[in-house]
Amino acid sequence: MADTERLPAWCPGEGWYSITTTASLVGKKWHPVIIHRLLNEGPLGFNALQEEVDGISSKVLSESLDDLEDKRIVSRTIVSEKPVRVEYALTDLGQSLESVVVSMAEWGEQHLDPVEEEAASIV
Amino acid sequence: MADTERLPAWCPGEGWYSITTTASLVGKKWHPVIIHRLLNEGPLGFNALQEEVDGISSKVLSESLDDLEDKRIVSRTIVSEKPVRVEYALTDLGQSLESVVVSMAEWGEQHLDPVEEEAASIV
DNA sequence: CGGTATCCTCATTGATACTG
DNA sequence: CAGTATCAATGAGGATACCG
Repeated sequence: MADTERLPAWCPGEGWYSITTTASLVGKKWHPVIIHRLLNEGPLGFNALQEEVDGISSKVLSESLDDLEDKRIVSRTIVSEKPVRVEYALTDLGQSLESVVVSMAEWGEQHLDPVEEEAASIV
Repeated sequence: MADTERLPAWCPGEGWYSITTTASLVGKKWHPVIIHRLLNEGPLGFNALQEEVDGISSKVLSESLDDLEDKRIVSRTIVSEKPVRVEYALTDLGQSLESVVVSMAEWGEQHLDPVEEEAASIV
């Protein structure tokens, strides 16, 4: 079911290749990491997510999440008002990206320099 | 064998996630298309490649190829001097990206708006 | 055929600080 | 906890023209 979902209107008319559209989504610096973290760690709050995605600033995380929400990859749920708590999770469409993100992660792990193994172990 | 090759020095020390490095490679607008075309159409000359990758300017194609060559994804061979003819092909490392590029292309085809089917058929 | 050279614009990221 | 506001820097991508 998730596999046959369709993307919303953000699909560019300018790009004639479905692959460039996929690239524009999963090729942004932090998007695949966010998706990957969300796949493995389940729903997370903003700060928890920021800690998972080590090195991202709150501004960039915020923008990335807005973008991913627009693209219906990520959902944002307000869990409580006081204190304010939200939860970010993958939508079905977002979960359908698993194969892409996993193949990216695996390729990176297999071909990147061993120096980066500490990071690669955060699978 | 290709699967255990290691990337050269371009792997950033700044990025702690192998996945962001993969994203920086395969997330550039035209890179996955070039790789995809080269996977399916084999070695190609500059102009032939430009025709395959419809919509790219010679400048951007040239820059992309330089980049992919630096990253040892693509090889450039001078076939003849007069008239000057070159051939771009995937290296083993480049071919190892097939699974990533294919999963991107498939995801795009499955989830992109049907409007783009003409393009999707260029598989 | 296989590129370079300019020039220009918009997108992306980052550092830092601040807020309800 | 969950963000926004600024400001500055870099870079990717595109249009057009030209070269050996």
